[in-house]
Amino acid sequence: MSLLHSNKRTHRCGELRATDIGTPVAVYGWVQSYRDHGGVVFIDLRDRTGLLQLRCEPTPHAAAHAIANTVRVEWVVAAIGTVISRGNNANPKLPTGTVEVAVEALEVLSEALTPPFEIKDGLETNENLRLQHRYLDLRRPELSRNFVLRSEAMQWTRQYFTAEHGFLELETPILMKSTPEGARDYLVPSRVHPSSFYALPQSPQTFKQLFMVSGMDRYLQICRCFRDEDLRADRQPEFTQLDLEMSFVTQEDIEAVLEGWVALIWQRALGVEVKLPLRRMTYADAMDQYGCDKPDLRFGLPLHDLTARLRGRVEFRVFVDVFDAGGIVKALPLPPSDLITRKDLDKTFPAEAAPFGAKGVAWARVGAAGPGGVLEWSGPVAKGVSEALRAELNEVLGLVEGGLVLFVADKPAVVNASLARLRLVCGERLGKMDPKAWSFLWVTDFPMFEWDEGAKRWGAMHHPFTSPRADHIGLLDTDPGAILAQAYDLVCNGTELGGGSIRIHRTDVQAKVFRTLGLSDEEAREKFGFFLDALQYGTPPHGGLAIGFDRLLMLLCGAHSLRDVIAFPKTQKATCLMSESPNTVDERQWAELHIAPRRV
RNA sequence: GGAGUGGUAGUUCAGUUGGUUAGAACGCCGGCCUGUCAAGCCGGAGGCCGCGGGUUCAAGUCCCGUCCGCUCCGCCA
Repeated sequence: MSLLHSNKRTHRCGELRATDIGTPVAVYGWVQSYRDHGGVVFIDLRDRTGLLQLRCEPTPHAAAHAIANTVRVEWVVAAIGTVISRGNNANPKLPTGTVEVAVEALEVLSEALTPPFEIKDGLETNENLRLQHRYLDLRRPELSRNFVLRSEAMQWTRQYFTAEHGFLELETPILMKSTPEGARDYLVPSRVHPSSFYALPQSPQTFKQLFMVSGMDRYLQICRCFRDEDLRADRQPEFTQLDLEMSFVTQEDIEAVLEGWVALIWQRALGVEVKLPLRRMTYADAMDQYGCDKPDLRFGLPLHDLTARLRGRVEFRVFVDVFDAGGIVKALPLPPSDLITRKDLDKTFPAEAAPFGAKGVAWARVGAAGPGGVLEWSGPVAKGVSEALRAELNEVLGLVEGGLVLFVADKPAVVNASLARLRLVCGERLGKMDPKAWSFLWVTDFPMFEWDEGAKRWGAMHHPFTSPRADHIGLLDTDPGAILAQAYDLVCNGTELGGGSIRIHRTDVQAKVFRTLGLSDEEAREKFGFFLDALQYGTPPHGGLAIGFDRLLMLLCGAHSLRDVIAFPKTQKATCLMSESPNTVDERQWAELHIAPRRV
């Protein structure tokens, strides 16, 4: 009879310690490695909790030793024996290193092909190969560890919101209605209704609001969302969202509940005490000072808008042309450092800024004080700047001898995007991105609408159910661009963890917002009729937010890609190399769904 | 849709101005070995150089195309 039936597992591999010496055990796992000394055979046994050394000697358990001689890497084995001390032969690298199991019986439960890559940490194998054999990649401790934390974080999250804050965990449909706003939908053709399609949820936005209309009061879901857009290291076509909604609350109430959760997760996962309340910054300030709406505030290096100071006062050709075209100039002052070289100024920085539309990066090096007592400049910008202006800029930018200033001049969007990027590049180069530092902030007061130049219409910056600030509702008729929304994003170390808003709970305001977005009453009814109907039956003031759960895990795990925290991720072309999805299907299936392949 | 980058034994890589039989390390297979833990020693096997064209006396190397991975721009309310 197999050991599996006669000897239930007593311990996981990583659990045994010196206090277990003398204990009879039954252990199960994968062979990490074996070392055959002719006599004694050592086997490192692995499961997701760690490694354990087995010792098999020829006597008195000859049968076990004979089997030990045959085992190979990644075979699955069971062993029974006794925990003994390793004495002077302890291995300080392993948590179980002070003990080993003197094996009395050994059984091979499963043989294994030689794996296509070694199952160990720190290997730099082709991502291709790893994704094809994802189940093997997941055996690697540095990866499986991420999923242990993922599981724990989910449990802490459910516990916190349901038991401590009165949330209900509720589910919403996966087969939903397609609406053309936002990201591209994944569509599912209906068999029963020819030419009709379901859409997979980009987020359960309307449904969670309907839960508030239903009186569920507080809703929580850890839900899968789908967006058919191109991938990035931090974007997968399906991802997991912590979705929340609350009734009878203000923005501050929602932020407070979330902050408590953030503190709890960081405390339990990393032992880090997050100081509450979290920092807040308006969208306008973030754009002005950091050029983006998710600044990494582990370090300073703020940007300075010099447009007003420089216009009409510099001869530097590039700036003059940009001013004539209505553009702006912003500066990124940097402290003295030999970590930033001439090559960076000439090559790296322009290359980093180019993808955002910047035609170049101007710069000035700050030298010693000249005859007039003003720090001198060298570099492309230096010549066109008078001594008086230089003195002024030295003061405003806080420049010191040996320092450096980077300038980008262009349209505001280009200037902000490229300098935001350069700020991160310099922060990294100057060693200011401490992986153990955690800088959270709420970005608040987002604009309600942004002008879509291509479509010549207003678009919702967050989504069309976001409530304007109460005192800005009047501007819906006069100046939509000036309206600020009751919307907020949670940012950590330059990553947008999530965002949300107070929702519109008045039908008249919702109707006006749709109109501003260029949706006629008929169009709004067609798309969101069920939702607008519901709002008329007594809607509580409500709001909520959604957190990108995978991105949160990325931060907690120190992962550089979402793929490291999603068990079975897709490639950049949205395929699964392991299961080979998506795949073609039988023509009969096309026919059933009333669709036909398009001739290419 | 666009830009960049990579693809050579199972794996990670090297491979010169185009020039003998494409190498190394690790892994794998066999043998020896009773305290290893990156075990050690001896021996061995293992290659559609991503794929398809082209240039050339000769292509892993040069040119064109294509497929796949990754990073980024566009896109992601």
